[in-house]
Amino acid sequence: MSDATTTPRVRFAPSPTGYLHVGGARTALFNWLYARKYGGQFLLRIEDTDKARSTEESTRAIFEGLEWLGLDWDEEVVFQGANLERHQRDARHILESGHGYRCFCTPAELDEQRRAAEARKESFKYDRRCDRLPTDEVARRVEAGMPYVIRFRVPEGTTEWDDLVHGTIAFPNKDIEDFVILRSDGTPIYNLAVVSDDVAMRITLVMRGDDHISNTPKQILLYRALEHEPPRFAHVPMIHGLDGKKLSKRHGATAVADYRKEGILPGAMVNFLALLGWSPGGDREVMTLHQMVELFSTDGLQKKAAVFDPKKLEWMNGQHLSLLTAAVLEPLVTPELLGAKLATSEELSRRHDWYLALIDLLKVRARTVHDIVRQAIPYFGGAITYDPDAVAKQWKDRAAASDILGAVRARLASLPRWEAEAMEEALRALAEERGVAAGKIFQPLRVALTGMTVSPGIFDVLVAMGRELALARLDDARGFLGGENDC
RNA sequence: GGCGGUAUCGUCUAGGGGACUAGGACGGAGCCCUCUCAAGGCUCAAACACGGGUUCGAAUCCCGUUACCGCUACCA
Repeated sequence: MSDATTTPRVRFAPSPTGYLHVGGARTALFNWLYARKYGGQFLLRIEDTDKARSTEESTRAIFEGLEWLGLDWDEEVVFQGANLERHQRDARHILESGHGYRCFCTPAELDEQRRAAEARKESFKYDRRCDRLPTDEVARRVEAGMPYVIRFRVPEGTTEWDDLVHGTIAFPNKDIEDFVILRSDGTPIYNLAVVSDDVAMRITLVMRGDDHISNTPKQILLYRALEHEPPRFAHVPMIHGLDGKKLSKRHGATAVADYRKEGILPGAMVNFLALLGWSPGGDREVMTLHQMVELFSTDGLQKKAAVFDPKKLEWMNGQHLSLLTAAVLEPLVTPELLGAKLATSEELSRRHDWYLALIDLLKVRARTVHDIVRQAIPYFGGAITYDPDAVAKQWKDRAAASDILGAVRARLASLPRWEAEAMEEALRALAEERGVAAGKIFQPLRVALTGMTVSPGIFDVLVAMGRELALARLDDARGFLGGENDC
């Protein structure tokens, strides 16, 4: 299979039995990166052969998740369930070409054999009893309508392949049992369906989680029985939770949709995921999807399982947030801003330049989109609430605070123009006249304007807020301070 | 249990026989900047699982041990 003219064809083949998991997303990402890097095709196949567990909702979630991440696929989506006839034909072919045989053992009988083996402390492997049935007996049972599965007859020898991440992996065939390929109801078992579809889709490289390593020899055997050259294989490591166990619900958010909800940017998600099990070499960390395409290579794939660290994801998100322009961030921020009823879309479009400047002002100290929205509250007209800790700390002496805010208001109100430089000059002069550090004025002012002790530089806040709103907030603050005796 | 895989700071990783007093990043501690918080800059603590080889020389190659993970279905 070393035809250099063959364009690479890879695929992502999730089963639609839940949401798009971060592990699956990362497998999809690696495949996508590979296809884009080498000018090949990235195909999507939904493995919906388990009718009982597959749902349309999960299928939709997979599409949405991939789209959100920016991973587009080529060609029509393949639904495995639609290929039932080919799967059956392939099973038939294996049976008729002598690579398989009918097995009449019932699940109950098999169960019993398994238990017996366990009791003897032996490992269970199907004993091929049905392969020893005389042909006429088999014919009689088939004639009688006895249900049977088709099993693959594993040949002698060793099955090995050159894995792109692990190098040579070899399995002695004696350790592989004669596995079922077609159920008694005529539906295919996973390994058969996968091989049949990968052949039909002309997949050249199968890149998937390393929990599939032990399926690989079975699949290679099936390729041969079906008279097809196996593709190449690359088994990427698993993702674990902080406790070193396979990532699952009890580790918190595991669906990519969860992170979307938490205000994580797709670019950051994809960047973070890529670094879990892959490295471009050197110290490269923050990258765009486009840069990852250029840098991607299976050589950089890790063998070891990676632990998912949400802290680093957040940091990564902050990095991407700072890097993106307000114009790019706007479509992500706006829905949340509107959802929080901070502003109307008319207002945002009327003051569009101001709005973009506000996003630029806030994004630096935000780690998620939510942070931006939270910080944006004071700049819109609605009421703000004073953080009790901020009040206790910065407005400890209420009379003095009110007095300072009054003076600040007077100075600001008398400014001919609402500009940062003039404000700073005026307020620093005020501090000097009063013989206090500038912070003694800026901090109470910050609380008056934002309700919080944390915000961008105070003059940036004043400018972004605008004269009218800022002065009004000062009046509100003084009302609050003077209005009550104690609280 | 059987089979397979893996093993560098707490975490993600760089490293492919000498450049290693093992580098970067997250997280942690501290300092600087400073009107606060971030961002940014600087500093510190923190790792080659263990034991044997091979070699003049091993984090790097080989073999064992240990630990961890995966698979072991008429699931995918």
